[in-house]
This record gives sequence, C-alpha cells and structure tokens, in this order.
Amino acid sequence: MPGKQIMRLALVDDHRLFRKGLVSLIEMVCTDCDILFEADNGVDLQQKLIKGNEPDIILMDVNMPQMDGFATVQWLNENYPLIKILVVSMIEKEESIVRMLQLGVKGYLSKDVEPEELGEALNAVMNKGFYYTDFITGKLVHSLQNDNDSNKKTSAAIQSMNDREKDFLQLACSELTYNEIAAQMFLSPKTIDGYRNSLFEKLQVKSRVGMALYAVRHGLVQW
Amino acid sequence: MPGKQIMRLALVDDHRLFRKGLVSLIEMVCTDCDILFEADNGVDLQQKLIKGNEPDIILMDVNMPQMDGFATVQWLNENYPLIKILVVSMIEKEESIVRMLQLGVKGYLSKDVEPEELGEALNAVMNKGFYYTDFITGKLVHSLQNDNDSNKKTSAAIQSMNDREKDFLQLACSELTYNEIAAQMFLSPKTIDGYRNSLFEKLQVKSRVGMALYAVRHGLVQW
DNA sequence: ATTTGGTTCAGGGTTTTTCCTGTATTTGAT
DNA sequence: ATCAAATACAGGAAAAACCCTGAACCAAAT
Repeated sequence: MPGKQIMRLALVDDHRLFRKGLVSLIEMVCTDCDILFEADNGVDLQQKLIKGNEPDIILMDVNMPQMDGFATVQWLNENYPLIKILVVSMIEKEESIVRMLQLGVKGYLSKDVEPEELGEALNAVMNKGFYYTDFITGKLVHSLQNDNDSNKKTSAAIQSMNDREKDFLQLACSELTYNEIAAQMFLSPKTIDGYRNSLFEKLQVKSRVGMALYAVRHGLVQW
Repeated sequence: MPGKQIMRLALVDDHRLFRKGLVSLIEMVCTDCDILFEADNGVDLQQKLIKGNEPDIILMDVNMPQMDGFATVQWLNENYPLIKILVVSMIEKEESIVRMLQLGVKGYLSKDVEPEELGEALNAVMNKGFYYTDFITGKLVHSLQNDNDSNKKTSAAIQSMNDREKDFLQLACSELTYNEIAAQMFLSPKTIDGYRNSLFEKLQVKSRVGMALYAVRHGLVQW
C-alpha cells in the first residue's frame, strides 16, 4: 500500500510510567505511527509544539499539575484547531467525559480498554475523524437524558469565577472565619460578603457548607 | 553468567491499558523476567495464584474495585508470605504510602519514575529484598516526625462515632440547618447541638465546614 | 461626555451557628 | 442498691453567617 500515511503522535501525561508504557504499546500495536514527542503537562506541551511540525493526534490525560487536560484542550482549540485529541485517562466520571466531549475531543479511552482498542482508536481518529465507544456514547446519552444542563451549569459556573473568587473559595474551604479570610486577603469583611453572595449565586448553593462541598466534589480545592 | 536466576512476576492492576503498558516496559527493560500472569484485582489474583508456581514478585496497584491493594497485601501476607510485593501506583498520598510500608511491601513506585527505575527496582527487590527511593523514605520520615499518629487518630475518630452521629454527619454535609436536621431525625435541636459538639471533639474540627470537609475527605459521606 | 460594568466597601438587620452550664432518664455494671 | 455512663434535652448568650440596599471608584466602551 503506497498511499498509506504515517500518523504523527504526541503524548501528554504527567504519569511517566504510564506514558512510557503507552509509548511501548503504541509501537507494538501501530506500525505506521511516529511519536514526535512526549510532554508532562499542558505547559510542557506548549513549549514542545513546533509550528509546521504538529502531530496529527495528541493523546491527552485529564488530571495533570500546572495545566490540566481541560485547559490544555481549550488552548489547543484556539491555537492548533487542526490537531485531533484523543483522551486517555483513568477518570470515568460522567462529568469529565461530557466536558471533554463538549470541548470537541475526538475520542475518550478509559481504564478498561484493551491495548488493541488503542490501535483501533488511533486509526479511527485518523481516518474517520473520531472514535466513540458505546461506553462513552452511553455516558453522553445518559447525561443528556438525566441532568441535561447540570454539566453545562457546572462548567459555566467554574468558568464564571474570577481569580479573586477562586482564592476566596480556597480559603472558605477551611475553618477560618470570614473575618480571618478578609484579613488574609487584605480586604474588608464586606468585600468577602460580596464574594460569598456572588459564589452562592454562581454555584447555586445556599450556605458555606454547600459551597465547600461543591468545591471539593468538583475538584476545585486541593487536598 | 550461569547462576543468573529468572524472575517470575505477576501484575495486579485494574487499569488494563496501564497494566499492558507495564508488561511491555518490563519486557523491554528486564530480559530475565518471566511474567506468569496478570490480574484485575485481589479476587482475580486469588484465583490465578497456584501453589507451587508462585511468582517471586507481585507488582501491585492500590486502588482497585472488589479487593483493593491494602486488602490484597494483607491476604498475601497471611497466605503467601514469601512473595515480595512492589507497589506501582498513581497514588502519592503519604497516608497510603505509610500504610503500605506498614504492611511490609518491599518497594513503592509512584507516578514520576522513569522506566529504567522499574528495572532497578525489580532487581533490587529480587537481590537485596527491598527498594526504597529517597522520595518514599522522605515521606516515611516526614510521617514519623509530623503527624506520627494522625492516621491512628483518624481511624480512632471514625470508629468512635456511633450510628446516630454518623446519620447526623450525613445530614450535616448538606445545606440543611441544624433545626431542619433535628426535624428529620425526630430529635430536639438541642440534641443536635450535642451531636455537633461531640463530633467537633472527636474529629478535631472547629466548625461545621471543617466537619463536612473532614467527612468528604475521609470518604464518610456518599457522593 | 456619558454609560456600562467590575471591584471594593458600608450600614444595618435577621438567622444560624457555636459554646457554656446544667438537668432528667435510662442502661449496665459493681 | 448504687454508681457511672450514655443519651436526650434546656436556657441563655456571644459569635459567625447570611442578606439586602446602596455607594464610591475606576476603566473601558459608546
């Protein structure tokens, strides 16, 4: 077959052992693949991407330090819209899957796939432009049926927060009083009052407890 | 070298893609290794272990469905004490590391290791009997210096809660007021007052927010 | 030049949480 | 029979959280 094209790939994953394993699997399962480079996270990817020598497909993790999968995909959409993204992640949370699909990724492989499926997925993304398993479409349909707009609300809520509000949210997930938080942020307690009211509205919660729970359950605070 | 021994290995990890990647890396990095079998979790391992043909080393994940790493290691200690265990996990939480070391695992590889280190670790465990990186010993020393008994305190705290307090804790992780919680539990608000004070003491927290965060972070409430 | 929007802050009030001390009842053990 | 504990509850008060309206300031857009 002379017309066969070589697939140029890149990997973004902070878990080196997993990434190297993935590389090794790809080399086994996909003979016409060329792995251009690997990156530890989104920031690292930005530095390693060279105009004119972009990969066709990027295999992307979700959870990463510094710049996570969501932020990285958004950045790629704006700067390299032609690169196809295939998510490879341990995370099977419906919310993450739906958010990623909304961002336009071409496929989502989760933990239980066989290595052969990796090859299929790569070929499908390359030739058909996408690869969605029944598992993923199932999650998608379920999210459309049930919560419908709850995911939209979630990502909208997270995006609508500004930096100060995010800082405040971190401190609110603690045993500090609002007065103490105000002191730490060098602001008047009344300003904190405003942040709280604003976040209550944005996150659709009614109390500080609800807000703190929202934050941990959506991974907005470190622990 | 005629005296060189072949290492017999087994892998326990529910994340198939990662496991297969690991297999592929081991085959690259370790020429005198024989992978006897792979298992999805502890239960699967129990069925695949055959008396008289045990592996020398088991590479073990921490987070697994059905039977997790801790339970599996404990079972191995009782039933196959001669098998050496090398943990390979994404989890870098000090608590997990310390708990695993207390169970007597021979090494702990976390996310940021290079594949070459995997080979070193296998050889070290086989010949020296253990492989502890500076990262791991650092965590261990830190846990001895700082919290020391924080893990004990945690499990003691969780065990000291009675059923009513656990019910209350569930409801406290919500946007209900204490009066509403009292109504739902058919109790006087003053009794709820008592539960709260009791839990504050037991969990070493100072506010309802702290209590709710403690509960989610220790998996005491469903989500 | 005026408007719009974002950020910071105030007054003043209600509700909820938090904390203290103290009591009645029950249960189990000595 | 009595003592100790656990459990459910109260009064009362201070602190914190919550909520509403309004205003000063600044920058960017019209």
